[in-house]
Amino acid sequence: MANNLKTSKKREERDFFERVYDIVARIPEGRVTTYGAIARHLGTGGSARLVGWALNKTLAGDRSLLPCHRVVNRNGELTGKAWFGGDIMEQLLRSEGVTFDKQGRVKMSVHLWEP
DNA sequence: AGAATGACACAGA
DNA sequence: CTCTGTGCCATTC
Repeated sequence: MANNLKTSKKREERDFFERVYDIVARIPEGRVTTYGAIARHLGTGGSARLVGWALNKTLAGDRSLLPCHRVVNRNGELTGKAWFGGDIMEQLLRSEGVTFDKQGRVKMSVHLWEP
């Protein structure tokens, strides 16, 4: 019997992460979004932390496919810069045309993008 | 099953 | 505008 009654319940990484993955992957070049904006579209609203946490998980899987460097906090600061190691995150954003203010923060008023 | 953690957000001072 | 404290929701041990 090749009938699988178990129907593989492997949807552990499906639900929350895939949604974050999908949105972040849709961020256009030269634009940035915030964790709160993503969380809001996920329906989790106040679970902005989960978004960052989700990236951490995806980071262990396919980080190259996920432009997480375009995801910043509400302050426009590159919180995940530490995860990239060095100023790679800033370099990437600048390379895409993202501008920073004197405080080293992304100009949210200019590059803020919402899903 | 409960406690602890986490790449934030928001409100108040 | 900046800083501090609290809450959110899901995952992990």
